[in-house]
Amino acid sequence: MEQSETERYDPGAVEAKWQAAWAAEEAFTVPNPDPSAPDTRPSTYVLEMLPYPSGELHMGHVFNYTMGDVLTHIRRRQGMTVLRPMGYDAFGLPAENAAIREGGHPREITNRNIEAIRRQMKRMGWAIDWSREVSTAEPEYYRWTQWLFLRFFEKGLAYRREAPVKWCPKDQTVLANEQVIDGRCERCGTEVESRSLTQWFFKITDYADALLDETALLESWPERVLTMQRNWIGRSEGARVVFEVQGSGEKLPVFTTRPDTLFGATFFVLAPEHPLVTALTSGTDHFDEVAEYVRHTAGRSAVEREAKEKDGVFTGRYAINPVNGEPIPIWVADYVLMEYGTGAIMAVPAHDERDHAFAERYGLDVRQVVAAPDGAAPEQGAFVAHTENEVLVDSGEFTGLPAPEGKRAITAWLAERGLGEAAIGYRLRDWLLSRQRYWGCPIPIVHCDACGTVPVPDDQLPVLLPEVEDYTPKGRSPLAAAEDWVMTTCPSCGGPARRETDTMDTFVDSSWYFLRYADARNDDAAWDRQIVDYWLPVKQYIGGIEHAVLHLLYARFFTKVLNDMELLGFREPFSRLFTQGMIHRHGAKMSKSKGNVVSPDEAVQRYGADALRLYILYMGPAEQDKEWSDAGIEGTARLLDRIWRLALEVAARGPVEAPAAADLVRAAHRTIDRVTDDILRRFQFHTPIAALFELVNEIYKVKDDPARAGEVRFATETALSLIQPYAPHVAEELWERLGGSRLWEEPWPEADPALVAAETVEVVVQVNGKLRDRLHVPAGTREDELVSLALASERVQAHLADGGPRKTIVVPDRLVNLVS
RNA sequence: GCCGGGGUGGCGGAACGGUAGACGCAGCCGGCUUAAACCCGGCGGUCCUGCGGGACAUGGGGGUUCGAAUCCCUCCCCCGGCACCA
Repeated sequence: MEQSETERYDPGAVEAKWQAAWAAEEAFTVPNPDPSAPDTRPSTYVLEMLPYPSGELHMGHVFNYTMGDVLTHIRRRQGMTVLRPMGYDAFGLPAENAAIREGGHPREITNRNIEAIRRQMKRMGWAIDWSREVSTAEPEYYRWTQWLFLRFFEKGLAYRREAPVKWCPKDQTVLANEQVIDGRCERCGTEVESRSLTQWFFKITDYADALLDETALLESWPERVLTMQRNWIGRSEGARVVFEVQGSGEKLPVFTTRPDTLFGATFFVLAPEHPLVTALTSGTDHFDEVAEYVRHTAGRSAVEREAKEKDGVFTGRYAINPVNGEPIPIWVADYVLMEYGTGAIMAVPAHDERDHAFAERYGLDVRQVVAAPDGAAPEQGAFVAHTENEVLVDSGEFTGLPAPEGKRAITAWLAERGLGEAAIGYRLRDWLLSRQRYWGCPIPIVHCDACGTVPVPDDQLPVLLPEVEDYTPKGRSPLAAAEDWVMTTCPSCGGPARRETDTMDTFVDSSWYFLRYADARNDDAAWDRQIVDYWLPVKQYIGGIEHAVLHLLYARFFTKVLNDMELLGFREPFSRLFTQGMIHRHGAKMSKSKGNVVSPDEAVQRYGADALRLYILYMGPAEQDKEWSDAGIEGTARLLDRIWRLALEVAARGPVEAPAAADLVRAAHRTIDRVTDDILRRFQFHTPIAALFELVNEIYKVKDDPARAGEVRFATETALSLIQPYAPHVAEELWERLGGSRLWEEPWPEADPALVAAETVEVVVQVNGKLRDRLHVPAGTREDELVSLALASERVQAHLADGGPRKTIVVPDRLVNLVS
């Protein structure tokens, strides 16, 4: 067919036409279950992490949401009702910083960004239920964030206390531990400082074990995410051992994972922040030196503390080792951290590298108390690494016990005498949720001189974010400047009171948004439990790996708490999780500062949304980082162009029946099988596209043969049906031109197993595992026949030793291996 | 240091113990065209070759197996997480 006669493929026009049709029909809106008319169709919930509306969508979003879109279309066409919502994580620092920089209200900036993103999403043609859209910064949403906070507060799971916290001097706010990366602020990269402040916390540590153990309830989460969460929670089993200060009898408990090395403790170390440091030294000769060390240490950042050689000072006091009554010197050193364990340690320099380094520097005793079973004599004073099957030595009545038994025996011995007990340490800290910034959800609390900390009653929610003149962070919340708003009456006694002026971490907002989607327009409650239990847990969650210990840990914590409150009927929010790789270009993550960003708008403008959707998923395995290629997208654009021209030719010829088992009919069934299996069983999105390339290539080889018009039509229709989840606009257009309608509701094709199997197969003949010949035989040829055909081959005979094969291995329809 | 994930042509990658390199990009050859682009068809691991074919190839070494990119051991390298956590 001549090029000039063919109507050209114009992605812009085709895409606009079908986007308008889907919007007019509300094609992807799903109603909530109606108890009087139960829907018998199975339901599923496909969810992608909601975008932060910072400016516009980037390729990572396109990747994420297109993957979810493919699943949504296939599940819908398989007859399921699919909840596939979208919203905006709309509070947060970038909008507020932009307001400070450029003027304007953070709300205006945020809403402008939301509009831009929504327009881009619609331009991509994603099958979203827009009736459930939420923005976490709207009062209709954050009212319920506040309501949830109050439920946590009632249970003692949200509390206020003074504690050492991480402070970002640039953003002028405290940060959660999860938001500090290598001692720096996750947002701006500034080195964080330590401050002691009164702040709000969520008691996530109460759920440390549940967060670890209940991963067993998860159907499919990536190993790397589970590992990161496990590392983050950092559970370690050991013992609490109580030392006493010689002379005064004050108790100094320590946490150790190695109670078996207790006889090797030769000194004792307190963190400089330890509350007993002053009491132990006051009035002694050591007071000035210790006080000077503590002062000096306070000026060091966490990064500095770790980088330097270990140092410390002797207090002049001694602690009594409970197992042998031996006094050991008490030191103060900043390699011991106040935040972990009890802020004090027993030092066992023979078996701990840090203690060993410290002992070497200050000439302290090193005493070996565990040894390899062969009993090789160690060097005096040396560090002895952990080995297998080690046994206790020089440990009083416990000498000779294998180390694990020694651990148990010594812990039991201490417990009997009230000198210690088995204990578990966690790295996880409570979640610091308050922020000294404007653009966040107000904490619904009132401070009253008479009544103390008083929750705002539910019927007074939402506590609206007040208007202020100046958003600039000054170390206290900008909300404090709204005097009229701050001054209020105490809900308890009616007297004058002041509102809490801190706002919540935005990760609080996103810890429950997936629940709100299920019942997004409910004005009477955060959600209706029946409806939420109908849709959740999320059957497939998709998002970036960067949230492995932030959002994904917090959302799990929220779900468990809400389940304990009987507000939900499940304990894990996301049954299956998929974490996608990042999109790189020129070898680095796409970023504005590197100037290597390709905007989705550019690509859509040039090649159309369908070509971009195909290419972004064709680049490689979804879980790996991928390299964007400007030329690569032309390949998928070409594929769509080929399909376009093919379908118009087929349409022009009119309907023709396909012969039942023609070659292309078989090829089409094989493709159905591959595409469906790859996506649904293997969660692989790129190989189905390769299969579609192959099918189209095969059709092209014979499309001009009039005798094969029937099978060409069948294979073309199948290709359109299979490519629809990836390229829904062009597939829909061509489906219509072939006389069909509403492909997005057409049942997903099923492969006929009889047609998937090939009629003739190529059987490989190997001699001693090396390929020597190929046989083309009917499928199902008997084994003995395959062997005699193989033996008859000259090429095989040339490699076969005299006397024929010693052994033959036959894999039917695949291979014959002759072993000589 | 501990934990997790990787290492296959010029590039992205495929191969679910059984034909290594599917498919795409780039490249090369031919057709179409006045010409170019588009489009259509074809060729692409390395080395040797008597042009029939042969040898070697999936980070290195070893093993299991009739058969290993795939499973096991070991070493090297890359990416990510945790880390003065007692």
